[in-house]
Amino acid sequence: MEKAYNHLNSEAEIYKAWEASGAMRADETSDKPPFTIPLPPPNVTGELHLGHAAMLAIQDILTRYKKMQGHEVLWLPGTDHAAIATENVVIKHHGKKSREEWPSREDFMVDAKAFADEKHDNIVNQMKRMGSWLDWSREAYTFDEPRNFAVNRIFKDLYKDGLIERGYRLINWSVGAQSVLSDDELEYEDVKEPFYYIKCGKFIMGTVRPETKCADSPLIVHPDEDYVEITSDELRMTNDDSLIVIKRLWDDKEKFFKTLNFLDPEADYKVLSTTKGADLVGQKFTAETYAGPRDFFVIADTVIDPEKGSGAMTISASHSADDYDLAKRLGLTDFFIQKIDFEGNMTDVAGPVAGMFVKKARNVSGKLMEEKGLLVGKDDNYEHRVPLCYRSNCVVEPMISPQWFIMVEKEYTHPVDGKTTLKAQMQAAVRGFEGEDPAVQIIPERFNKEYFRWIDNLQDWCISRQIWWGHRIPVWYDEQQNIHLAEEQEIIFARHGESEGNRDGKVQGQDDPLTEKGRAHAEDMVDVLKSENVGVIVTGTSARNTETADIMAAGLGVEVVHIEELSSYDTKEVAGMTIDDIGRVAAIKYCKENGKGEDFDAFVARLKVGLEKLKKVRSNGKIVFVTNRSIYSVLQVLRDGGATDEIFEKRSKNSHLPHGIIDRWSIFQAPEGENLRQDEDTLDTWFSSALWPFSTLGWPDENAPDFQKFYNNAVNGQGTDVLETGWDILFFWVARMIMFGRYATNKFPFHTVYLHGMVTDEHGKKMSKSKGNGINPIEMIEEFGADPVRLALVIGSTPGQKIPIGANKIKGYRNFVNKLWNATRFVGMQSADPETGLCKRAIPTRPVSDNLSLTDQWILSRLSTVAAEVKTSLEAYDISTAGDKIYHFVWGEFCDWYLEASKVEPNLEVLRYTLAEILKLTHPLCPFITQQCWQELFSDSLIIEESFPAASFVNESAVAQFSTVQNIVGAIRTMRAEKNLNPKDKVAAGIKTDEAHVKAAAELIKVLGNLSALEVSASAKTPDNSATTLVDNLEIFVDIPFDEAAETARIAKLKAELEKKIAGLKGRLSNPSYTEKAPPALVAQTKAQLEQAESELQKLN
RNA sequence: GAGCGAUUAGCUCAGUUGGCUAGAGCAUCUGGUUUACACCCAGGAGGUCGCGGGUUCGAAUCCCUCAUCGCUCACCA
Repeated sequence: MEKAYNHLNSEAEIYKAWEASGAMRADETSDKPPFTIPLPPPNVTGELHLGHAAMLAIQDILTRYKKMQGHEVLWLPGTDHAAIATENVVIKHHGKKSREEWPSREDFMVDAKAFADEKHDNIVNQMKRMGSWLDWSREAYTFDEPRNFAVNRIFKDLYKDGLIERGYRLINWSVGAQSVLSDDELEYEDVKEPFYYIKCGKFIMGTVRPETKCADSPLIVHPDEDYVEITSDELRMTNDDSLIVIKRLWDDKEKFFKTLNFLDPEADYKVLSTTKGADLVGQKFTAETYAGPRDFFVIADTVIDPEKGSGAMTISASHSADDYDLAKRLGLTDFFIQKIDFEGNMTDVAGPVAGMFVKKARNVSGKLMEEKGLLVGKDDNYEHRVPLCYRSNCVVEPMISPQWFIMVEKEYTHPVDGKTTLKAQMQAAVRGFEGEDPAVQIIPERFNKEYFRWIDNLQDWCISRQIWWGHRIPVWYDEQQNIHLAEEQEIIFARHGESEGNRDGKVQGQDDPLTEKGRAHAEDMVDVLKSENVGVIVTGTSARNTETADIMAAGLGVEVVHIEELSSYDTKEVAGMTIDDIGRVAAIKYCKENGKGEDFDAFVARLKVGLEKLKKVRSNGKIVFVTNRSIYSVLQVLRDGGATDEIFEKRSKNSHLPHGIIDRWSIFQAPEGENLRQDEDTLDTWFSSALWPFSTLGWPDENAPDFQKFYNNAVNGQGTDVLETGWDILFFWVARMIMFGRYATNKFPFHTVYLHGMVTDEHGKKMSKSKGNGINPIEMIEEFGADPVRLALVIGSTPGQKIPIGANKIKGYRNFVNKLWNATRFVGMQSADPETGLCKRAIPTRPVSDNLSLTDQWILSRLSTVAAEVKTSLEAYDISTAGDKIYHFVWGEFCDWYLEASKVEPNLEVLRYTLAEILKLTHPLCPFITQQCWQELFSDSLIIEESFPAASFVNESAVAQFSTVQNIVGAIRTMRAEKNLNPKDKVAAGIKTDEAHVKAAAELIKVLGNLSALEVSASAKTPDNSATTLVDNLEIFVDIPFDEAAETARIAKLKAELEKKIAGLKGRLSNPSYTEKAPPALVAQTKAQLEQAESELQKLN
């Protein structure tokens, strides 16, 4: 073994070995209780950051722990297509400004997909470097075929239940991204902008957006407030000769002139009349605006805040969320006039500023009003917050536009919950249904409040986005704008029967016909399918497929469609190799590598085209597709995504498919009809993310083995187990998974939500590029190793609180990992054969010797206790405490005491056993070093397949007795240090006791205390001039020439402490309310302490 | 403006339903290269638990006020 652990060599090798072992694959047929964690899929084009690293560390720890506890664990990986973010990156990557620069939408999608595919391996490899025990065989992608199918299915279901609607609504429009944004995608910024008070006839209204005051008609006043009409000579010179303002403002002259600061405070004002707001209602007038004269009418509503502004406002319903709600409430929907277009320019209604960008129009319209004498006040220091697009960081304009929405408050009938709403279901998840406990627990609990605050205020979710990179809305329109949903089609895969060529291990060719038995297979399939509504039979063009199809078509009375691309291929060149030996697809690969037969990539490309054609086959029933197993294998890979060579090879090896019906797929296809046009929009990226926990397990096929096994947790039978993520996406993602999960699967998608905090630098500051305090986890892994990075991320952090981390902290845990390495090295040296120097590797079994020393009993007991504590902590998701316990047990007890003791009184059996148990205990936190040490000393097996340590050696008295030994050694060391004794110098010491365990430990104390001699006896006499002290009521002396004054001072200090303690204890006991009210056990304890302290004090005197 | 969180050693943080002398890591100080480990060992110093009240036999812990910092949400025509 190397003197220092070299993580760089180890980690890559170990991860490879894990992958090669096949043990990372979860077994859906297992009898073990399932434990499932869906990995929050990182952006496929992203880079691993410390947030990901924290997430991976926490989830990996849970995964490994649960696996060692005997669960069938599935931690399911994947990536996210991250719609808006990725689309922007792709555009930038190609050096373009907008997607419109591509020749077509299809071209853009090809480039975007290529980019995503290329980036995919990067993030995946980075995830692996953290040591993540992920089931890569089940890797999913939010934008692959199965996920697209799930998206289409739930869209269709929701639409049919009336929970998805298309409508004109006010939405947040990002001018920069040219797309709608959900409320949660907005970021707010404080800005200072001029606030204008504008005349509207005699009325005055205030606004920060004068450019929108060009085409309004309703003017609102407060019904219960008094309004005064005032005039003055100055006012007579303007267009109107009087002003109407709310009386409250007029009564407060200081505020009045401060607000309407264009009016002359010195002028002579007269009040013409006072009127209730309600009595102004119905007034109609024509007034000048910056864009020319306009007709207005007065209405009243209590929305007006009498303390603010002039007491009147007009509403710009098309460009303000509040105004929109108000206009709808007041039935003013005729006044939704578009003043700003989707490029952010003013429309024609804006007259003189039409065509100008909003910001410019704002200044210009302000100036125009001033010139026209319409401006009566302006506040240049007005501060407010404006929404910005979180992606393009540019202005967000509220706009009215046709969009798709999920109706969260609409009632529908759910198969389990009955009449309900999506919102009610989301609330019930965490609050519990009437009379029931909540199905979902959020850790930390305080986020329940956050969750409810969000859910309770939840509005319909706008799910359409005007971008290309995403799941396209599965809706088509005809010329009358009627809606047509995508159609679902079932494809039944049938494998043709035995053919002539497939005999005696020979390889069959394109033209080999069916055998008699093969024909019989075809007849059998007819029988199976007779009861099903089959519309069409599809086949390639090879002889046996055609023949099978013809027999079936005749039997079922349906037509046959041939698709050339789905035909078989020529493998004659692979003579000499049997199909079952190598598999069909592997055979093609072999041809490719050896320059024979059809090129593998060309083969796959051909089948892709065929698959698309297959999806477009029209049928008034199910489609049967007759094929062979190799084509089927490839199509399956194409459908499931992640089409790598390894996956092809893996699939092809599963080549023992029976003849007959082998699979059924459902697909969505465009609805049938003339001149149908698909909706241009795509779905919000969170729509597909919201399906993640179950779309990755086979849903909507609820009979899928994965869904049955892993979407049925052992805790409360809901979906998966734990959803662990950052709290910042509690609403975006977690809440929506809860919503879709309950809706679609009748279960909540997980029983526990664990929210970790934001990773910050070591001073708790946000990491940012501009501050330069960012830490790249990959660099840290390179420098220190993955295990220390994991420890640094999970120890010393609390759920939901920020996770401060710096190189120093990681370095500290690197030292721990190295300590573990060296402990292993020491044990290895102890167990090495003295002659050969080699160490026999064997997995230690539980020590059976009945001749255990106190030290052995102590370490075994402590091991047991710590294992139990770690288990308790991990079960409660308290990883920090678990890590801390392990850290201190390994370093402070096993290394500092047991290893040192074993140099005096070796017990190899206990030593090896304890180390093995420690490695198991530490494995979930530090997978690499523990695996490496395991291999060095014990076995080539995977340590993760061992059982997690259980408490089986608890021995309280041994622990107490050894604790006395530790205290004695500590006291001796302290006295030595106080006397500045060189560690090399040995001295004599004595302990005045006849206690057997102290006597038994004498040799150990002698070595650890670095003593020349040790007398343990009740009758031991303290030599003159030696230092004394008390430990656990035992008198100890160390024969060190001492300085009288210092020794007296030390004893005095000891005495003072004891006296203080005694006084405190006595005080407590003399308080009758303490002895009466405190728990009796506590009082007894206090008494015992007092006795002990008094006895100690006596000995000192 | 509202809500949430934080405030404990120089720094970063633990501290369970209120109960033993309030702990850890890093930093610091003293002494040490004794064949597992200087990525180390041994020992020490360092805290009025943000302030002020209250409840209690007993408060870092529960309640109230205030202060400071952080986060989130909502906005005023």
